[in-house]
Amino acid sequence: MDKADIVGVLEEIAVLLELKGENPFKIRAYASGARALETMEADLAVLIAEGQLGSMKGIGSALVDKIETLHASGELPFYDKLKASIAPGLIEMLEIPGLGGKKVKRLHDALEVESVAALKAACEAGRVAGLQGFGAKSEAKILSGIENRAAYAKRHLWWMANERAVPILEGLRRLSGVERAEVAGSLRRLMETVGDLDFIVASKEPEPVMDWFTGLPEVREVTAKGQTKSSVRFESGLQADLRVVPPEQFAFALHHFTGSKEHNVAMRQRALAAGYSLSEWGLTKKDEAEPAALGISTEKDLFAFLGLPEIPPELREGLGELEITEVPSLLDAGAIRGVFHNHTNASDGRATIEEMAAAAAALGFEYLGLADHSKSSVQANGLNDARVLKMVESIRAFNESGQSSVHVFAGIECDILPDGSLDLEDATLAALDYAVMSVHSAFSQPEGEMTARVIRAIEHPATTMLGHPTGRLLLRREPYRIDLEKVIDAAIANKVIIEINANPQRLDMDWRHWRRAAERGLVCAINPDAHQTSGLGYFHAGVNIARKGWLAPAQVLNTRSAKAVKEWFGG
DNA sequence: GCCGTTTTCGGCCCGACTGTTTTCAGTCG
Repeated sequence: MDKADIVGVLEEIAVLLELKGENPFKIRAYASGARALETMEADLAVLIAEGQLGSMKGIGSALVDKIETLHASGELPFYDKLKASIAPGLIEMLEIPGLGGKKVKRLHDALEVESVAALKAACEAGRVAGLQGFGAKSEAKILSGIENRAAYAKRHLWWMANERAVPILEGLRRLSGVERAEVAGSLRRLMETVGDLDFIVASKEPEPVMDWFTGLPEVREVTAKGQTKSSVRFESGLQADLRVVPPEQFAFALHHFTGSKEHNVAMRQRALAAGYSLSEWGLTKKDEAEPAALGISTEKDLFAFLGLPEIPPELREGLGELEITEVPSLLDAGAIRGVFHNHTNASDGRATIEEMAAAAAALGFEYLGLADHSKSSVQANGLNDARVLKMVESIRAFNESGQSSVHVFAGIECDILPDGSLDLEDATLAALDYAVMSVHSAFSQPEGEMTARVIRAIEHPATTMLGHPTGRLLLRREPYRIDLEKVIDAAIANKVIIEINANPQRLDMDWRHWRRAAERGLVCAINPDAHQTSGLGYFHAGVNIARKGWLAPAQVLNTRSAKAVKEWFGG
């Protein structure tokens, strides 16, 4: 069994133990063990062979046994027995807001409900309201939670969530008495998807701020409203939380609610080592009741107090960011001089060469790469060899006309056929400035076949870049099965760039791979995959992912001058 | 179940809010 599957089993064990009413710390141990395994950089097989698995923080002797058993045999009797003892419907019940492990267990023990449908029937029959610890409101809340389960459980693309959040943030900042306002949570950490919106406000008068927020026209339901916190739900099912704190606590609250949970745990441990307990309220000295007055008014002050540089929010994932000694140089949107993977109306885009170049100029770009589909992408009106050569001519003519300050690079998004060969003649590919190779068919190949297919394409001398290496569509389609480590190795060996496809629903290759890959020499290109002029703006989403992957400007082709890009392309 | 410069037991991050209670447990982040 591979690492990802083992992580899944450990996570599931944690959930099952919760439903069993197990010791919460034991539950956490499985969850954090899963996390440690998921984020470790070493090869699992090597670590096991060397007997080093137990040296990982968060993995003790019990987990070593279980992970090794799963790795060797793919089975674990402990897990099988545990799973068999719990009805799958109980796990589903955890998705209902307000129900956690203990309540689900009580419902199951008292009413013998083993499915969401049975729970719904029990609520409708009024059997839940009569239970110890439950009442009429709980019953109604469970029913509404079941009704809206799908919408509530849904995550949302960062791009869409941000579009919803920006006007609310601006509205909060305009309110009188609001000294500061920021978004927090996964939105601020630039995660590819977000579960809800978090707003943090500094004000001495919380009430009018709460009232404004819960009174927003798009609010469908107010799920909580208190002294410092309100929660609302929008029509789309998206939830938003607002916290209003006194100005002197703003930095602590902002840091706390930005997270991630793992980052906060690490920060608290660091604070404890310095003799302080860290919370969203402040730093409290050991044995004292109130937070100490330390003159901390910004996150930068807080980090400095703990001997750290100001760690950018997008790096706060508990992945070693507390080990840095200075703020890393991260890619900035202002350093982007152009983008490479975009379509025109020659294939399935909507705009002409001229219109795309004008949009690139409006963004301040020096150059623009056009890469229409090749002929196998029939659904996208892909170009055959003759049409590609004609397109090259059109682009050359455009450049020579001098009508634009933007230099257009003539490229292609060439299909990688199921056997790893390419969709165009070598002579055609040679006529182009560069080529992005992408998989658009036979997604369900076994991992070995897909990996060999993509590596064969990477090894072709015409290949400049690999497009969306896993083919995932966030929240819609799983990545295809591929061994990315081998693909990355091949890309580095062949001096092939891997793109960050910046379309908000792709963001592929995933940020989790970039830090290590780039350290090993992989070069990145940020490719908006624009199909119309407005799509060029997606490059911002790509920059976000590059930052989240710790990429410095020098590791990203888009920061180079047109001349340097030409040299990279070999022309 | 994990961990240890307080080291093999006894902690483990912690506070707001809700709904149920009549002082608190459970959920959530």
